[in-house]
Amino acid sequence: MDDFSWLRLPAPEAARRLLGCELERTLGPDTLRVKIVETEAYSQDDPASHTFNGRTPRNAAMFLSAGHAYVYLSYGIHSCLNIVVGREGVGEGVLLRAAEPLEGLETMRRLRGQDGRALTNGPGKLGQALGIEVGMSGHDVALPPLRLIAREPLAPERVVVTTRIGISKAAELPRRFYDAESTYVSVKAKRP
DNA sequence: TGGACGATTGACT
DNA sequence: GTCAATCGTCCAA
Repeated sequence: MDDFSWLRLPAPEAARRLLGCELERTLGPDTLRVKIVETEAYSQDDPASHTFNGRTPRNAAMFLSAGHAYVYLSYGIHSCLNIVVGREGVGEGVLLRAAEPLEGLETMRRLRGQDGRALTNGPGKLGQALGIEVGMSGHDVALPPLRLIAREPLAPERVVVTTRIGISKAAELPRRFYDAESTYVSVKAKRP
């Protein structure tokens, strides 16, 4: 049995810990599996978070207990997947920005109409590759058809911490985490 | 009820 | 590098 008690940690810690974990998506007869390689933390006291101004019909799932899914529609087009973390009743979550395909690549190629790194190297791409829709917001990720699988934490020296991508508020906070060894990361930090 | 604004992507110069 | 696509959400009026 997987131990997910660490999902109740504050978002930045949970975001770091989610790296290396896997997602298993059941889609009809197909099983898709990916390894998480890039995350971003959003907490309620963060102006960049959807929950900063309190609970609304859209973000209600982020106030559920840790281990639920929060899915939102980005730019009217892309379904982006978050894992709710932190304490129940507090709007806190981790955006899954990129992952490495492990199983079901044929189906991902079909869903994406792309191949290679472009399959899952961005939040909208990942959502599309896994067939995620906003209707899945509030789903318990301990259960099919979208299941989180715990893995050993990445070695700390393997985790790169940077500012988040594509936001205007609180853009300076170091709340993005990625696996330095993955080629599926959406945006790599510039070399010093 | 109107309108500005995205936790993005892909096509194009 | 620039930029349009596209539409739900939220708040001001």
